[in-house]
Amino acid sequence: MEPSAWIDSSLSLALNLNPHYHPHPHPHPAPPPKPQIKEAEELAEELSRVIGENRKLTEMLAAMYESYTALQTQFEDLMRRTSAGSAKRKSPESGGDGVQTDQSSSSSDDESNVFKKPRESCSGGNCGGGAVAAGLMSRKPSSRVLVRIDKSDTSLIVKDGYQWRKYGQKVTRDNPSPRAYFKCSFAPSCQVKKKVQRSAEDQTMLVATYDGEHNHLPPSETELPPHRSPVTTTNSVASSAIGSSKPTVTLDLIQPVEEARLDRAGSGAAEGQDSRPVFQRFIVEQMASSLTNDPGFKAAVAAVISGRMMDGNKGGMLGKWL
DNA sequence: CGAGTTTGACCGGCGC
DNA sequence: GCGCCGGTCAAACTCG
Ligand SMILES: [Zn+2]
Repeated sequence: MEPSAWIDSSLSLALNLNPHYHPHPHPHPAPPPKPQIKEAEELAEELSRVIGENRKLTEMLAAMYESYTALQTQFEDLMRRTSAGSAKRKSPESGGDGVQTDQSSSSSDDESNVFKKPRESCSGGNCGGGAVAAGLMSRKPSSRVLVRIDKSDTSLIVKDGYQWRKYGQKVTRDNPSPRAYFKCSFAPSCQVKKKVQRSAEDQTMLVATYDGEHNHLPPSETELPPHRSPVTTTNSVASSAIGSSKPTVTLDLIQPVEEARLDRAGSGAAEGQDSRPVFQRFIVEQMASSLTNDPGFKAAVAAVISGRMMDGNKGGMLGKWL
């Protein structure tokens, strides 16, 4: 019932826009004879080469990460199997910290409404034709990506270059923040899914779990119009505010993971699961970094080359596009 | 009017 | 077997 009052279109950061706006269709515009033009051409040439290289590296990294993830999954499974299994999540009890009231009575039970929705997934009767995607149950390609977002960003939107369709939202038990479920908009041809949820502690972090791989290019494509780049995704430095005219969401990969997690003293719960090797996270970050850098990096470099880095961005048409 | 979002119901796995 | 819980579906709703 709540109207979307607090949505507030503050996240109108348009990346590359005007897909059909080609000011320089040819590399030989032959404008005023300025030496900078030549330099720009050279840079553009090198840029394209670097882009190709980057792409290749990204693919390699993706493949490597996939293998690694599979291996790690097996390993974890094995570990879980062998371990006694006493390592549970934190006990339901907790002192002080704002924990969601677990036993808030369920409001309004089902009761009379016994309509019994015709929910048969296969109405024809002949179901289970085996066309249910690929089996491969042992394969579970999922990658976790950490994204830093703005504090006031209430929407769980992670800009990753693809377009997603939200299909669900749930509140999980050990996290007060809800979790959003997204599907790739190219479904069913592309069945990539992702889950986005705020970190339990640090609410400025979004944890996006990707499931599957896209079999298509992102809508942003590899091409990009020479425009500004509102997001600088250097995997090292926090992106400085661009226009500063508006608190645009400064997406930034969490690269140094030396989390300053302050373990709560006195909780006495067996954490157990915290013993993740550091290099694993390193790989995850590398993956995330390259994934996010791909469109962003190109945009940034192209913007720099084109010389028109920042200006009053007024687009805003595509809010969650990228 | 269509595409996308919201939101409660439904379903299956898992632990007790 | 029952209930919890994460994931998905789909009707209702909203927006352009
Ligand atoms: Zn896709």
